[in-house]
Amino acid sequence: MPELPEVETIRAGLESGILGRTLTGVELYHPRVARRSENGEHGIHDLVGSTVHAVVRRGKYMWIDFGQPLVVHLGMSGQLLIHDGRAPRGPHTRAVLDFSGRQVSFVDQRTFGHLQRSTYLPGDGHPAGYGSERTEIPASVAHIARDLLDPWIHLRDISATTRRKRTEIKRVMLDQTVVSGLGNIYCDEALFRAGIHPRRKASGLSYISLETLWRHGQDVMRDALDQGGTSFDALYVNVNGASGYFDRSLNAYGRGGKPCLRCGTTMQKIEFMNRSSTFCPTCQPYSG
DNA sequence: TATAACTCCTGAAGGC
DNA sequence: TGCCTTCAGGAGTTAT
Repeated sequence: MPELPEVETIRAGLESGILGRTLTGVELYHPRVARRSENGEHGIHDLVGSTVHAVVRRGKYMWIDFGQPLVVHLGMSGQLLIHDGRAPRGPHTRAVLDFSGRQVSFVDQRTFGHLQRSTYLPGDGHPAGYGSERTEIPASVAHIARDLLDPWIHLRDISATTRRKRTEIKRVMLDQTVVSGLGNIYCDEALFRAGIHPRRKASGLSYISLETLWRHGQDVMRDALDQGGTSFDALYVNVNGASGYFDRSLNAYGRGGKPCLRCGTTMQKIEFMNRSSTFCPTCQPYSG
Protein backbone atom coordinates (compact mmCIF):
# COMPACT_ATOMS: atom_id res chain seq x y z
CA MET A 1 0.00 0.00 0.00
CA PRO A 2 1.47 3.41 -0.87
CA GLU A 3 2.61 5.23 2.27
CA LEU A 4 5.09 8.10 2.49
CA PRO A 5 8.23 6.26 1.21
CA GLU A 6 6.30 4.78 -1.71
CA VAL A 7 4.71 8.13 -2.61
CA GLU A 8 8.10 9.88 -2.39
CA THR A 9 9.66 7.27 -4.69
CA ILE A 10 6.85 7.86 -7.19
CA ARG A 11 7.05 11.67 -6.80
CA ALA A 12 10.76 11.69 -7.60
CA GLY A 13 10.23 9.50 -10.65
CA LEU A 14 7.34 11.61 -11.86
CA GLU A 15 9.32 14.82 -11.39
CA SER A 16 12.22 13.55 -13.46
CA GLY A 17 9.81 12.39 -16.15
CA ILE A 18 7.52 15.40 -16.67
CA LEU A 19 9.17 18.51 -15.15
CA GLY A 20 9.04 21.37 -17.66
CA ARG A 21 6.71 19.49 -20.01
CA THR A 22 3.32 20.77 -21.17
CA LEU A 23 0.12 18.81 -20.65
CA THR A 24 -1.27 18.14 -24.11
CA GLY A 25 -4.14 15.81 -23.36
CA VAL A 26 -6.20 14.12 -20.64
CA GLU A 27 -8.27 10.96 -20.84
CA LEU A 28 -10.42 9.85 -17.90
CA TYR A 29 -11.82 6.33 -18.01
CA HIS A 30 -13.61 5.93 -14.66
CA PRO A 31 -16.09 8.28 -12.96
CA ARG A 32 -14.51 7.84 -9.52
CA VAL A 33 -11.14 9.18 -10.60
CA ALA A 34 -12.36 12.81 -10.61
CA ARG A 35 -15.01 12.48 -7.90
CA ARG A 36 -13.32 15.00 -5.56
CA SER A 37 -12.11 17.39 -8.24
CA GLU A 38 -13.23 21.01 -8.34
CA ASN A 39 -15.52 21.24 -11.40
CA GLY A 40 -15.26 17.48 -11.75
CA GLU A 41 -13.66 16.15 -14.92
CA HIS A 42 -13.79 19.60 -16.55
CA GLY A 43 -11.47 20.96 -13.86
CA ILE A 44 -8.80 18.45 -14.91
CA HIS A 45 -9.32 18.93 -18.65
CA ASP A 46 -8.93 22.70 -18.15
CA LEU A 47 -5.25 22.13 -17.26
CA VAL A 48 -4.42 21.11 -20.86
CA GLY A 49 -1.87 23.60 -22.21
CA SER A 50 -0.28 24.16 -18.77
CA THR A 51 3.37 23.44 -17.98
CA VAL A 52 4.68 21.41 -15.04
CA HIS A 53 6.58 23.68 -12.62
CA ALA A 54 7.11 21.06 -9.89
CA VAL A 55 5.88 17.78 -8.42
CA VAL A 56 5.32 18.26 -4.70
CA ARG A 57 4.49 15.90 -1.83
CA ARG A 58 3.12 16.24 1.68
CA GLY A 59 2.56 12.94 3.46
CA LYS A 60 0.74 10.59 1.13
CA TYR A 61 -0.61 13.43 -1.02
CA MET A 62 1.25 14.81 -4.00
CA TRP A 63 0.38 17.49 -6.47
CA ILE A 64 1.57 18.49 -9.91
CA ASP A 65 2.11 22.25 -9.89
CA PHE A 66 0.78 23.58 -13.20
CA GLY A 67 0.48 27.07 -11.71
CA GLN A 68 -2.72 25.54 -10.35
CA PRO A 69 -2.42 22.25 -8.48
CA LEU A 70 -3.53 18.84 -9.70
CA VAL A 71 -3.62 16.76 -6.52
CA VAL A 72 -2.94 13.02 -6.80
CA HIS A 73 -3.76 10.50 -4.10
CA LEU A 74 -2.94 6.85 -4.75
CA GLY A 75 -5.37 5.39 -2.21
CA MET A 76 -4.61 1.74 -1.55
CA SER A 77 -3.63 0.53 -4.97
CA GLY A 78 -2.82 3.52 -7.17
CA GLN A 79 0.16 3.54 -9.52
CA LEU A 80 1.60 6.17 -11.85
CA LEU A 81 3.42 4.66 -14.82
CA ILE A 82 5.41 6.66 -17.39
CA HIS A 83 5.62 5.54 -21.00
CA ASP A 84 7.26 7.11 -24.01
CA GLY A 85 4.69 6.72 -26.72
CA ARG A 86 1.14 5.55 -26.25
CA ALA A 87 0.69 3.77 -22.93
CA PRO A 88 -0.90 0.33 -23.00
CA ARG A 89 -4.37 0.59 -21.46
CA GLY A 90 -4.94 -2.16 -18.92
CA PRO A 91 -8.20 -3.09 -17.20
CA HIS A 92 -7.44 -0.83 -14.20
CA THR A 93 -6.16 2.21 -16.09
CA ARG A 94 -8.33 5.06 -14.73
CA ALA A 95 -6.71 8.04 -16.47
CA VAL A 96 -3.91 8.97 -18.86
CA LEU A 97 -2.11 12.33 -18.91
CA ASP A 98 -0.30 13.10 -22.16
CA PHE A 99 2.80 15.30 -22.29
CA SER A 100 3.61 15.59 -26.02
CA GLY A 101 3.90 11.86 -26.49
CA ARG A 102 5.17 10.96 -23.03
CA GLN A 103 2.21 9.49 -21.17
CA VAL A 104 1.51 9.06 -17.47
CA SER A 105 -1.04 6.34 -16.68
CA PHE A 106 -3.00 6.39 -13.44
CA VAL A 107 -3.68 2.73 -12.69
CA ASP A 108 -5.81 1.90 -9.65
CA GLN A 109 -7.31 -1.51 -9.04
CA ARG A 110 -9.44 -0.64 -5.99
CA THR A 111 -10.41 2.88 -7.09
CA PHE A 112 -9.70 4.49 -3.71
CA GLY A 113 -7.25 6.88 -5.37
CA HIS A 114 -8.18 10.02 -7.26
CA LEU A 115 -7.01 13.01 -9.30
CA GLN A 116 -8.24 16.34 -7.99
CA ARG A 117 -8.05 19.79 -9.53
CA SER A 118 -7.70 22.20 -6.60
CA THR A 119 -6.76 25.82 -5.92
CA TYR A 120 -3.93 27.25 -3.85
CA LEU A 121 -4.41 28.74 -0.40
CA PRO A 122 -1.80 30.75 1.54
CA GLY A 123 0.45 28.51 3.62
CA ASP A 124 2.38 29.08 6.83
CA GLY A 125 5.33 30.82 5.15
CA HIS A 126 7.46 27.69 4.82
CA PRO A 127 7.58 25.35 1.80
CA ALA A 128 4.24 23.54 1.70
CA GLY A 129 5.72 20.19 0.74
CA TYR A 130 8.77 18.32 -0.49
CA GLY A 131 9.79 19.16 -4.05
CA SER A 132 9.13 22.90 -4.21
CA GLU A 133 9.91 26.11 -2.33
CA ARG A 134 6.37 27.35 -3.00
CA THR A 135 4.55 28.11 0.26
CA GLU A 136 0.95 27.97 -1.00
CA ILE A 137 -0.90 24.71 -0.42
CA PRO A 138 -3.77 23.12 -2.36
CA ALA A 139 -7.09 23.72 -0.57
CA SER A 140 -7.83 19.99 -0.54
CA VAL A 141 -4.52 19.27 1.27
CA ALA A 142 -4.65 22.17 3.74
CA HIS A 143 -5.98 19.96 6.55
CA ILE A 144 -3.09 17.48 6.19
CA ALA A 145 -0.31 17.90 8.76
CA ARG A 146 3.38 18.01 7.83
CA ASP A 147 4.96 14.57 7.59
CA LEU A 148 7.76 13.04 9.66
CA LEU A 149 10.40 13.68 6.98
CA ASP A 150 9.42 17.34 6.60
CA PRO A 151 12.28 19.64 7.78
CA TRP A 152 9.71 22.07 9.23
CA ILE A 153 8.09 19.52 11.54
CA HIS A 154 8.74 19.84 15.28
CA LEU A 155 8.54 16.57 17.23
CA ARG A 156 7.95 18.45 20.47
CA ASP A 157 4.82 20.07 19.00
CA ILE A 158 3.30 16.86 17.65
CA SER A 159 4.12 15.10 20.93
CA ALA A 160 2.18 17.82 22.76
CA THR A 161 -0.75 17.41 20.35
CA THR A 162 -0.62 13.64 20.82
CA ARG A 163 -0.71 13.87 24.61
CA ARG A 164 -3.95 15.88 24.41
CA LYS A 165 -5.70 12.97 22.65
CA ARG A 166 -7.80 10.69 24.82
CA THR A 167 -7.61 7.77 22.43
CA GLU A 168 -5.18 4.99 21.55
CA ILE A 169 -1.73 5.86 20.23
CA LYS A 170 -2.13 4.02 16.94
CA ARG A 171 -5.31 5.96 16.16
CA VAL A 172 -3.34 9.17 16.64
CA MET A 173 -0.51 7.91 14.42
CA LEU A 174 -3.00 7.20 11.63
CA ASP A 175 -4.66 10.61 12.03
CA GLN A 176 -3.24 12.60 9.10
CA THR A 177 -4.19 15.91 10.75
CA VAL A 178 -1.69 15.23 13.57
CA VAL A 179 1.21 13.91 11.48
CA SER A 180 0.95 12.67 7.90
CA GLY A 181 2.51 9.90 5.88
CA LEU A 182 2.07 6.99 8.29
CA GLY A 183 -0.17 4.11 7.28
CA ASN A 184 -0.82 0.76 8.88
CA ILE A 185 2.49 -0.84 7.88
CA TYR A 186 4.85 1.83 9.19
CA CYS A 187 2.74 2.43 12.31
CA ASP A 188 3.22 -1.21 13.30
CA GLU A 189 6.95 -1.00 12.56
CA ALA A 190 7.49 2.23 14.51
CA LEU A 191 5.50 0.96 17.50
CA PHE A 192 7.52 -2.26 17.48
CA ARG A 193 10.83 -0.39 17.41
CA ALA A 194 9.65 1.90 20.23
CA GLY A 195 8.26 -1.00 22.32
CA ILE A 196 4.81 0.60 22.60
CA HIS A 197 1.53 -1.35 22.50
CA PRO A 198 -0.82 -0.02 19.77
CA ARG A 199 -3.70 0.32 22.25
CA ARG A 200 -1.79 2.38 24.81
CA LYS A 201 -3.60 5.62 25.59
CA ALA A 202 -1.82 8.51 23.88
CA SER A 203 -2.35 10.79 26.85
CA GLY A 204 -0.60 8.27 29.12
CA LEU A 205 2.70 8.35 27.22
CA SER A 206 5.53 10.63 28.29
CA TYR A 207 7.09 13.28 26.05
CA ILE A 208 10.26 11.19 25.96
CA SER A 209 8.35 8.07 24.85
CA LEU A 210 6.48 9.99 22.19
CA GLU A 211 9.54 11.71 20.78
CA THR A 212 11.28 8.33 20.70
CA LEU A 213 8.28 6.89 18.85
CA TRP A 214 8.28 9.67 16.24
CA ARG A 215 12.04 9.30 15.73
CA HIS A 216 11.54 5.58 15.13
CA GLY A 217 8.83 6.53 12.64
CA GLN A 218 11.33 8.75 10.85
CA ASP A 219 13.94 5.98 10.82
CA VAL A 220 11.50 3.37 9.50
CA MET A 221 10.46 5.59 6.64
CA ARG A 222 14.04 6.60 5.78
CA ASP A 223 15.02 2.91 5.72
CA ALA A 224 12.04 2.11 3.47
CA LEU A 225 12.86 5.03 1.19
CA ASP A 226 16.42 3.75 0.80
CA GLN A 227 15.00 0.44 -0.41
CA GLY A 228 12.44 1.93 -2.77
CA GLY A 229 9.41 1.32 -0.57
CA THR A 230 7.45 -1.75 0.52
CA SER A 231 5.92 -4.21 -1.92
CA PHE A 232 3.81 -7.27 -1.16
CA ASP A 233 2.45 -7.77 -4.64
CA ALA A 234 1.99 -5.90 -7.90
CA LEU A 235 -0.07 -3.17 -6.20
CA TYR A 236 2.93 -0.95 -5.50
CA VAL A 237 5.49 -0.18 -8.18
CA ASN A 238 7.46 2.95 -9.05
CA VAL A 239 6.92 4.95 -12.25
CA ASN A 240 8.99 2.40 -14.17
CA GLY A 241 6.94 -0.55 -12.90
CA ALA A 242 9.64 -1.83 -10.49
CA SER A 243 8.92 -3.02 -6.92
CA GLY A 244 10.58 -1.95 -3.66
CA TYR A 245 12.31 -4.28 -1.23
CA PHE A 246 11.50 -3.02 2.29
CA ASP A 247 8.98 -5.84 2.89
CA ARG A 248 12.03 -8.06 3.48
CA SER A 249 12.95 -5.83 6.44
CA LEU A 250 9.57 -5.74 8.20
CA ASN A 251 9.70 -6.80 11.86
CA ALA A 252 6.02 -6.48 12.82
CA TYR A 253 3.54 -5.94 10.01
CA GLY A 254 2.25 -9.21 8.58
CA ARG A 255 4.06 -11.35 11.18
CA GLY A 256 1.02 -12.35 13.27
CA GLY A 257 1.48 -15.88 14.66
CA LYS A 258 5.20 -15.86 13.91
CA PRO A 259 7.98 -15.55 16.51
CA CYS A 260 9.14 -12.07 17.43
CA LEU A 261 12.51 -11.40 15.80
CA ARG A 262 13.69 -9.75 19.04
CA CYS A 263 12.53 -12.14 21.81
CA GLY A 264 10.88 -15.15 20.16
CA THR A 265 7.39 -14.58 21.66
CA THR A 266 4.54 -15.31 19.25
CA MET A 267 3.45 -12.07 17.60
CA GLN A 268 -0.23 -11.19 18.08
CA LYS A 269 -2.54 -9.89 15.39
CA ILE A 270 -5.61 -7.97 16.55
CA GLU A 271 -8.42 -6.12 14.82
CA PHE A 272 -7.95 -2.39 14.96
CA MET A 273 -10.05 0.27 13.23
CA ASN A 274 -11.43 -2.21 10.69
CA ARG A 275 -7.90 -3.34 9.84
CA SER A 276 -5.16 -5.43 11.41
CA SER A 277 -2.50 -4.54 13.95
CA THR A 278 0.45 -6.79 14.77
CA PHE A 279 2.65 -6.48 17.85
CA CYS A 280 4.80 -8.47 20.27
CA PRO A 281 3.08 -8.85 23.67
CA THR A 282 6.46 -9.11 25.41
CA CYS A 283 8.36 -6.28 23.71
CA GLN A 284 5.24 -4.08 23.56
CA PRO A 285 3.42 -4.66 26.87
CA TYR A 286 0.00 -3.12 27.42
CA SER A 287 -0.15 -0.91 30.46
CA GLY A 288 -2.52 2.01 30.81
C1' DT B 1 -15.81 19.46 19.59
C1' DA B 2 -13.76 14.96 19.86
C1' DT B 3 -14.01 10.33 18.97
C1' DA B 4 -15.79 6.11 16.86
C1' DA B 5 -18.02 3.67 13.30
C1' DC B 6 -19.31 3.19 8.70
C1' DT B 7 -18.61 3.32 3.75
C1' DC B 8 -16.53 3.15 -0.67
C1' DC B 9 -14.16 -0.65 -3.88
C1' DT B 10 -11.82 -4.79 -6.28
C1' DG B 11 -9.42 -8.99 -6.60
C1' DA B 12 -6.80 -12.66 -4.35
C1' DA B 13 -7.23 -16.47 -1.41
C1' DG B 14 -9.45 -20.05 0.96
C1' DG B 15 -13.37 -23.07 2.07
C1' DC B 16 -16.92 -25.96 0.50
C1' DT C 1 -14.88 -26.10 -11.49
C1' DG C 2 -17.62 -22.65 -9.56
C1' DC C 3 -19.71 -20.12 -6.00
C1' DC C 4 -19.43 -17.74 -1.70
C1' DT C 5 -17.05 -15.44 2.07
C1' DT C 6 -13.25 -13.08 4.03
C1' DC C 7 -9.60 -9.95 3.91
C1' DA C 8 -6.70 -5.98 2.68
C1' DG C 9 -7.08 -0.47 4.19
C1' DG C 10 -6.90 5.42 3.20
C1' DA C 11 -9.73 8.83 4.09
C1' DG C 12 -14.18 11.18 3.83
C1' DT C 13 -18.78 11.06 5.88
C1' DT C 14 -21.97 10.14 9.43
C1' DA C 15 -23.23 8.99 14.13
C1' DT C 16 -22.59 9.34 19.02
